[in-house]
Amino acid sequence: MTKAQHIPKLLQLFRDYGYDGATLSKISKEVGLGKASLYHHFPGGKDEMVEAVLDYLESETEDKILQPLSSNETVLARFEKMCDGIGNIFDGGKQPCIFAVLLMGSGRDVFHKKVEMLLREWINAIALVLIAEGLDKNLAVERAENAVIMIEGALILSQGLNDLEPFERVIKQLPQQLSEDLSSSNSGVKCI
Amino acid sequence: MTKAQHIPKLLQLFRDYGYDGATLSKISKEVGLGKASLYHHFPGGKDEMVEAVLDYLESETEDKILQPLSSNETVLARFEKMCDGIGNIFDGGKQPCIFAVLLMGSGRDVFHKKVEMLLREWINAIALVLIAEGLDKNLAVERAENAVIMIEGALILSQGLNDLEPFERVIKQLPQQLSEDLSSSNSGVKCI
DNA sequence: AATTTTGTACCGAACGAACGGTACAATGTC
DNA sequence: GACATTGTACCGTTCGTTCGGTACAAAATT
Repeated sequence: MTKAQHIPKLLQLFRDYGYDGATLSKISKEVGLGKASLYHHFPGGKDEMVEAVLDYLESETEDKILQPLSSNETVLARFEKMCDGIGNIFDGGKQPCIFAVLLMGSGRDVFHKKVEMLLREWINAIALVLIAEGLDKNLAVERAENAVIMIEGALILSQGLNDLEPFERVIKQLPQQLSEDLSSSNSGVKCI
Repeated sequence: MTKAQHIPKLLQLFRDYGYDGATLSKISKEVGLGKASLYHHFPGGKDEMVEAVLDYLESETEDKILQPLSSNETVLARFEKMCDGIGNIFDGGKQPCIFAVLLMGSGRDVFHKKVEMLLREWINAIALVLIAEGLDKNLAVERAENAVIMIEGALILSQGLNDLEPFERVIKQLPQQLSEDLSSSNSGVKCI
């Protein structure tokens, strides 16, 4: 077994139990390796496992979110593909966002820089599409931020209510809302 | 010192370190009581402390969010007051939402029922205002859910980006967005 | 071709530290 | 004197981490 094959399981563990809750015993049991073997693959311990998970998620994001945004289809189609990717990554709302998990745990400070970078990448990719369509830069960033806000908020609510409907609704409505009133100077950015 | 006086400090600890990260040693140090004293006040241990914090937050929510919604002012003014209360509770975006914290930690299942109840109370209170203004019930619930989604999402983003702007912007725009197009049959619920 | 060396993957056992929690006697308060 | 409150010292358990060492296959040397 190579190191990379264990990463999806690690991601699952951190999602399920949080940074502190995902103990080495649980990890060892779930991954099927002794603790010592885990330290062979990840000499830096738990923190290195999280780093690896974040790296994995960065490439997942690249493939399923950022790539679709820079295709040569219509704007609406591109946003729809992005939302498909988002639905895939979060398993239709069943899985929490690892960014939020890390921000809420005690490993907050350790991974904050990386989380911040990934969030900014995501926002920027959306904003770039809107800017290319003629939207004012500040408006574009604001709208892109709102998209991420809606996704993260919908995930929280779907977890909290134990109901996938809010998340499903948000990713269904998001593409149209993102594409609305493009290349007009309309400053009324509506959110509810 | 009475039990109630320690609860804000407990809230702060759980917000800062999460459920698992807020260890009894940290709590003991921060609250200024030995472990024995903590267990005198909270025989149920850590879980009872969280319960107490959630009860405290329930009454805070009642005072600063639910109450303002049922005053006899204009709808817009009521939503503005609610947003003031929200800004106050989350200290302008500096503090994470304890619901999200608990949902992301390993105490997830233990407190899920209570978190779900509090979220539903909140959504319901907003929806009731909209329904009283003539908005369709499903639309009202959807709009209320979106409000909570925006708040929770904005908190995540403000924490993640280390920038209060997203949260400040959201609570500033929210009252108008919630009041928009009331008592019309407009089904275009815009979110971005 | 046979043998040594190297490297990778893995494990059981143990480490000190910290965990959540408790027993109990001392202290304060009414 | 009764009772709530607290500090000290401790419990067993689990934490993240490390050690010493095995199995085995690929590579290098003879």
